[in-house]
Amino acid sequence: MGNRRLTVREIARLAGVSVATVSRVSNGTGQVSEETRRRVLRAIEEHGYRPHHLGRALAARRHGAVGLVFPGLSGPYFSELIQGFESEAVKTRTSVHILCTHLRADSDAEVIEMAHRVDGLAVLGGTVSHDTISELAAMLPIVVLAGDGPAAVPAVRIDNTAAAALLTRHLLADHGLRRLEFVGDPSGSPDVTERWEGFRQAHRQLELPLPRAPIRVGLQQPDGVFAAEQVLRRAIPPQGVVCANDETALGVLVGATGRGVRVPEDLVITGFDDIPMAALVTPPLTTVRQPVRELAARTARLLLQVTAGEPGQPETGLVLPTGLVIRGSCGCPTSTDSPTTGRHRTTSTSRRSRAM
Amino acid sequence: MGNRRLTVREIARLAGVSVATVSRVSNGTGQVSEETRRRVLRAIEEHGYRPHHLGRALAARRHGAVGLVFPGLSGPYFSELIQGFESEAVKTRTSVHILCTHLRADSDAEVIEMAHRVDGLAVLGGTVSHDTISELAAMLPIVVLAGDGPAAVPAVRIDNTAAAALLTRHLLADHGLRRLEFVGDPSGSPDVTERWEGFRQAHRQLELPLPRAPIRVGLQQPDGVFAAEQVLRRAIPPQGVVCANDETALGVLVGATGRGVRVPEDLVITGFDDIPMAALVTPPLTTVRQPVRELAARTARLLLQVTAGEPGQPETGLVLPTGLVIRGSCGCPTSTDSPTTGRHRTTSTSRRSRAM
DNA sequence: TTGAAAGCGATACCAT
DNA sequence: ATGGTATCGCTTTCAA
Repeated sequence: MGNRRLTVREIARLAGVSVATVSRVSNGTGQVSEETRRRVLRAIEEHGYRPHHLGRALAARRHGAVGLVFPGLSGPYFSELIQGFESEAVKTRTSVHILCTHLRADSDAEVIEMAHRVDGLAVLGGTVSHDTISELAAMLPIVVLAGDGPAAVPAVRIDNTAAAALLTRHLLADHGLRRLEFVGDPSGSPDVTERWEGFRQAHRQLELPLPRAPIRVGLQQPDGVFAAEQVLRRAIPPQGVVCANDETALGVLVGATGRGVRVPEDLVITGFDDIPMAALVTPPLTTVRQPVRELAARTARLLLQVTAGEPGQPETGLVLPTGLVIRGSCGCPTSTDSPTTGRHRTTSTSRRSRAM
Repeated sequence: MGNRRLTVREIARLAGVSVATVSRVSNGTGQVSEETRRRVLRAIEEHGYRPHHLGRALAARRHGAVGLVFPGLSGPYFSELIQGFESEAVKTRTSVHILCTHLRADSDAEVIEMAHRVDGLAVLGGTVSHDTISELAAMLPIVVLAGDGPAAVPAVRIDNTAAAALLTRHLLADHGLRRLEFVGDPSGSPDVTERWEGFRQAHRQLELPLPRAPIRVGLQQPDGVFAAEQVLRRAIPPQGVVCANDETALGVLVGATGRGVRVPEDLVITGFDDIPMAALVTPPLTTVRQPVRELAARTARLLLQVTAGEPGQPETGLVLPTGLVIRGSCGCPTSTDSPTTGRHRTTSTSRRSRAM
């Protein structure tokens, strides 16, 4: 450890040239004679020289890094998100700093701290206050992912409200269900806020009584199990639950079937996201597909583009399409194949309707 | 965007002092008269000055960052891992760079690239070749997390082999099961390699015929579903499956019950990790608890400690304890409470035996 | 207690 | 085509 790194100066001396020339060679900028280039290259190879990132970054006044801020992560959703983001960044040799704000009180300060170490920032909707986002937007490029910030701050998102409304209308109108409940905490994230809104909107549009208050639980499988317990303990349990995401839906499914409740006969369950498991459970889950990885990748590209100083005003509101995925858990007939025959989503047994 | 940042020099001019003094004040180093300090502080506040990270880092020759390398992530295991690591780092104002090597051919080169941008590196066992780890160890502090590298490279791990053997012996000896299969790909990660080894070891120790080849699938829930299909298609299905982790076990459970197979009567299933869902399914999952978050936190602390230049040779092989968690999926009687009564692991209905 | 000046490692302008 | 040198923003001797 710690054998001091070589510097441009030493390589310059070793190759018998100036530091300027070494820099030109190692960056491929400017004009260098073939002969000199070869000499320099040899010195570089021979001593395993690598330009020091900090020196280079300071001179360029670029960190060569972007930040990704999210509230503690879990499950397939965040996995996809991080990977989608990271894989775009790596293409441009940009490194990715992460920050989990979850449960930390001073997280806004931490985000600002991070802003000083990166060239651009992506924040998950709901993780950072709008005020802080505005403050950040004044100092560096920033994109909101899955949610939105103050006006003029670019955001990449889906139309959760419309998607949730479409799904809910399917249950209400096509299946004639009346007593539905929403599982998820609308104050937890913009995604859930909007899905809850879509859920209510569908009721309004069909001129039905507004649903009761949401069952406020988190977004992971265990939360769904707890929700199931709550719901099934009622004197009159609902006919169906619209869950904020697939993981809670899966949890509800496990909790319900574990208590002998039949799905969808006794209880209809729907999710949101279309994670791979959604197609594999029994009955397979009716849900909304959203392009999570693509969402993250677009966010990264948008950010990297602005960061790289590319011309043109960046799009300010990118809305990616979603699709209703009808499977068996809503009461629709399951296709004749074994529900576990399909491999992941690509060949799943789902029928899709009405891309939005 | 882009209102040029203030520099020490400007603050110095504004406060009527030298840059050295500004630096002393903003770092709390050296002696500064109360009067001067106040003046400088006022200038700093007033103009919202923050020392530029790159300038500072270059002068200190420290990046103030550590790297975390893993193979694409997914599920509760990686979530815990990342959060455990990140939350330690944030305490020391160190930022965390992530790199997902998954499915990328030139990942070793990317890791080396990253090594030039951080003060220390944590790599998940199996993500980087031993040769590359050695190479890295020569240039910066590095710790292997969940696995091990070449000798002399510190590692933080659990004893997978012993834990898997203990679990397997429970099925073999206590339940008298004979036809067991292992679900997971031993070549996928050191964790799985060792668990597979423990599985075989238990057979050897009890002088039973060695088990058949493992069912090589990934570590996510859908993989477990596919494994269940494979296994149940056999002329003579096994009496039980020992899964590489809880997620695949949960997948197997879903796949099996979806096909009308009763667990544990027709098929015994065990997992590894003790994720929150393990206690909540029906029947609850017999598994091995491992302190994932703690593993990551210890790794981070070890790394940060070395990075900060703390004295003393770092421990080179830290092995954290695991514990067998007996629940219902192995055939043991489930405790009388509803399996879903417990809330997460802390108050779960599990009985524990023989901490290791 | 304070300031001047020499780095840290690399880039890029301006001469030659 | 190449070299000298100022510069990026900050820290840290060394003197005063």
